[in-house]
Amino acid sequence: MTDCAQCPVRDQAICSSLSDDDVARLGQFGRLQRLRRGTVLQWEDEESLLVGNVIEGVLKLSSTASDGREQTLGLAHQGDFVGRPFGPKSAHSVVALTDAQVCTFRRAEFDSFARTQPELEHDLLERALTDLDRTRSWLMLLGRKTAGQKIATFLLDMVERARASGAPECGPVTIELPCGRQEIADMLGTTIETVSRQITALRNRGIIETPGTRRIMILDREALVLLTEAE
Amino acid sequence: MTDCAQCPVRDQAICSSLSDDDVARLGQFGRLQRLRRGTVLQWEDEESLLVGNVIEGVLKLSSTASDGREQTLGLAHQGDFVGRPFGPKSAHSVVALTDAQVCTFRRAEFDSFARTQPELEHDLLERALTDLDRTRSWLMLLGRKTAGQKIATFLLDMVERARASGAPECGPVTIELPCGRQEIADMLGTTIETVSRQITALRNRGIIETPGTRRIMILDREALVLLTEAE
DNA sequence: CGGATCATTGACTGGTGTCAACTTAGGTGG
DNA sequence: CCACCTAAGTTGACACCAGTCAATGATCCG
Repeated sequence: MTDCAQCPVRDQAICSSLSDDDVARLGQFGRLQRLRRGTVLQWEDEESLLVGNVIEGVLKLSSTASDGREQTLGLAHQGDFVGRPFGPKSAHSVVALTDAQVCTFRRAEFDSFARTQPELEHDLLERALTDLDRTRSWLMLLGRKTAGQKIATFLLDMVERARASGAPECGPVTIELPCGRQEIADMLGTTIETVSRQITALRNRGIIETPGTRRIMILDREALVLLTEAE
Repeated sequence: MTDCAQCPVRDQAICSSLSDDDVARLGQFGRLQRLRRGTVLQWEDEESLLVGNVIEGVLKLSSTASDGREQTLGLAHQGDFVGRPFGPKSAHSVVALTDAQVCTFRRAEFDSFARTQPELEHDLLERALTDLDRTRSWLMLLGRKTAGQKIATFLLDMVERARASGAPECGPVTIELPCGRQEIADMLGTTIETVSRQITALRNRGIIETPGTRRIMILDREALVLLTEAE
């Protein structure tokens, strides 16, 4: 049981489609969980038992091949919904990329509640469609782009996210990476060495600066955009 | 205006979540369209104006890079829903892979109708979630699998689809490919030559036989499964 | 039968992955 | 406060998978 009225994502998560009364009902079987970086919320191929909202931090969805190579399937930020409602099992793991807080529900309970709330289901639908669009562009990235294009696209995505949080429209921006090189490689379907080399190449060409290992200053956005398109 | 009562996908498409009356209402602004192989129903980045059901044939969703390389993002078969409701624009093209028939709606009209039908929206949600799961496994395929693993996975997918249509559980199966080598390459994020070489390699190893260019007999499923896992 | 399209095969190349050494950063304890 | 230790990142050498270019072979239709 959680105090939803004070929840930082009350107006951002799926809860925003519910009245105060309904949020209170949903909150009755919600559970606030703090996750340490690296904690696994849901294992790949395990029966899907939990769904929930990300309150703070970043989670990643990932899948691991039999040979151990990992592919990140998506990220979930503040306000995002994670888990697979209305289905018996989840096809991927959910892992905390940073320390995080989530508000979880048992899937069965959430499902039956959701079925009584058309507005909530509509919100879930919109989110699923958006995720689908995003995931599909990622297909393009993984299937057809070169290492250089992947990195450029990734950086511009980060810039976009920073812009959404108030960074300037143009001119140099400094972005804080939510993860290390290995995680970037896992997202882009490449290796840590290739990521490192590509970043070095961009620095040498004066397109970016790297004041810290997880901090990148974008000096020339236009050049990055060109790099996403062709070599 | 279409006669929905006689529609072959009345109980398969999203319409299955509607009463006869409501289907009739929806049908009033539906339009039956025959598509020649190759016809583009929706251009990439164009304003999303249409959504619809696939009645017959196969459509593909695809995206083209600036250098012309294409990536197939998904297929839509009989009974599947295509298009992007509740959003201003579509991020990808929809093209008829075979001759096809679709039942289309103007997006704006469909959207407002759907908002009055919770069952319909729930169905759309389930479909979107399933698509999302499928698309995410495809990420794994594109990001982390070798050419050999890609082909093996593709063939097993085809076998699975054949099985769903009544093919035997085990033993040799002959599958009819819905497309040529180039299309396969576009799905798997590789080239026509690589597809061709991999298929030849499988034939040489006695795992498959190719009685026709679009027909493949699977002799040893177990071997294919092993190939998807490791080299 | 003939032309067009599609598939196969070969030779070659280049981009990335792999393996390994080295450097840097960050945190802990003396 | 510095020294050390570990984890993370960088760089280099090399190999190999898969892409490219090009020629040949099959198949489909008119």
